[in-house]
Amino acid sequence: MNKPPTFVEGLLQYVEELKDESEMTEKQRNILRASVKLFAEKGFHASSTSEIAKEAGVAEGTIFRHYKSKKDILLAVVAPVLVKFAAPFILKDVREIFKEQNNKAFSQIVTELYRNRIDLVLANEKHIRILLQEAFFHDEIREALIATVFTGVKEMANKLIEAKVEVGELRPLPTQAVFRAILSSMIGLVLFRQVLDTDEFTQFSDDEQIALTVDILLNGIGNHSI
Amino acid sequence: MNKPPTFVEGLLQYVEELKDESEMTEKQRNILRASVKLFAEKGFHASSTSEIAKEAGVAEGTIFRHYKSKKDILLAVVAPVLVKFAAPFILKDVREIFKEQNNKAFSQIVTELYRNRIDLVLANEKHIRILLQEAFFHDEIREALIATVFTGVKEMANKLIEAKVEVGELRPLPTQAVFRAILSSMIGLVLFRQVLDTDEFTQFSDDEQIALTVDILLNGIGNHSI
DNA sequence: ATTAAAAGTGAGTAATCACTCGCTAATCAA
DNA sequence: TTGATTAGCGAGTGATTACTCACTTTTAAT
Repeated sequence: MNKPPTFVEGLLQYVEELKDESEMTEKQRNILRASVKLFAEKGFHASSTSEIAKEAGVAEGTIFRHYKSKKDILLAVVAPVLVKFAAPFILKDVREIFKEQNNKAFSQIVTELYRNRIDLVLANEKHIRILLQEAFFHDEIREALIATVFTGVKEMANKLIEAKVEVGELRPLPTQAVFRAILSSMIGLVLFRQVLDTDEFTQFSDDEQIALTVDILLNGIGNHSI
Repeated sequence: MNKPPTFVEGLLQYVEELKDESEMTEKQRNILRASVKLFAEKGFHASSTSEIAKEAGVAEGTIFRHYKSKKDILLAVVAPVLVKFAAPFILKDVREIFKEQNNKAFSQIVTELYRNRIDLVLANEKHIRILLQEAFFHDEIREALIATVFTGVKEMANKLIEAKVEVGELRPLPTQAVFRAILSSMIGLVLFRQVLDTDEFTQFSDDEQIALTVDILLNGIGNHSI
């Protein structure tokens, strides 16, 4: 329900308030680490505060010294990942793409984007798992997730797409359909890698998979050589 | 971990044992209906048996007369959807696709598949939501889901893809990459429609969205008219 | 060294959890 | 009508839940 600019501002503001890991107590870091482990394994609701305390090697009261409720722990776990999702778009890519947008081929931009997102997922596997799980139930998390990986990106992507269509690099399709195709391929790439990881998938390296995906995204699977 | 044929057999066998809705008591149907509602809204773990009883207008003891545990309710809710997922592939499509596979253009087959899957999701929205949610935590459900929408389909799809490559209708890409592209587009289609449903998405009808998606899948988004 | 604030503790709280059991009501074949 | 099986009930079970609070220990500035 937030307007996209409001959200990004709000997210960045919330991060300001977030404690840096370095200025946490040893015990508090243990609580977070234990929560990540348990939430990822059994889910938020199925993990009890007594379990978290035990896993963290801490008295149960200590948890509530730092987090005023169990849900507060969840938000503390999940918020940094949302920031990581949004950050590359907000900071790096916005500048690069819009200031040198004609330097790079569209395929190269998408290739770099896919590589970046796969690395992000690999580096934050458990957190992202928790994020997706709980997005089902908690409205704030779902809205933040959608705003981060979708709304916040869409406007920027659409401008790029329209620019590339004008230049003649892309077909003049509805922008929204092109955006969906790019995002779908990305999701499929990550999903197959992480969830549906079968024998034959591993016969290609990540970069080969990305190259294949980008090739198909740009050229399709149909044969037009005739 | 099940071998694909074993799974399908097992699933169909389990369905045999499943009570038909018609031979359920009024109260039992209410229990299932209430469970679907609550599980979809707040998740399995966050829904208590006392809530279910209240929502169903039933004594709590009645629940355990029909289901020996809370998890049993979940399985009773989820199993029929898994069957619906698998059934069209097992029964209808296998025959149609393999016996008249050269009659239909690949684009037409995919179009019909997408239409079918969207309808399936629309007709079973809550159940599928529950299915996806709980697939995170319950190994049996996740394995059954993967086997149903993935493993069970993959072999069949691969044969079709390879046949269409030989005929020259599809580019000679790695089969697995083509399969992923088809599945990714389908997931994206449903995901955008159900979750990321924004203003401009509604400016196209479902069938227009499908047509666009299939067009992009077959031809890509790159411009090769030059 | 003093002292105030912050971190840490663990027994204790009421509420809720999934589930049981002894009971009555309804169903139905013989 | 009888007898037996199934459906339905709801108070009661011990275990567990998120969270509190009075208390001790640690930290750190003066």
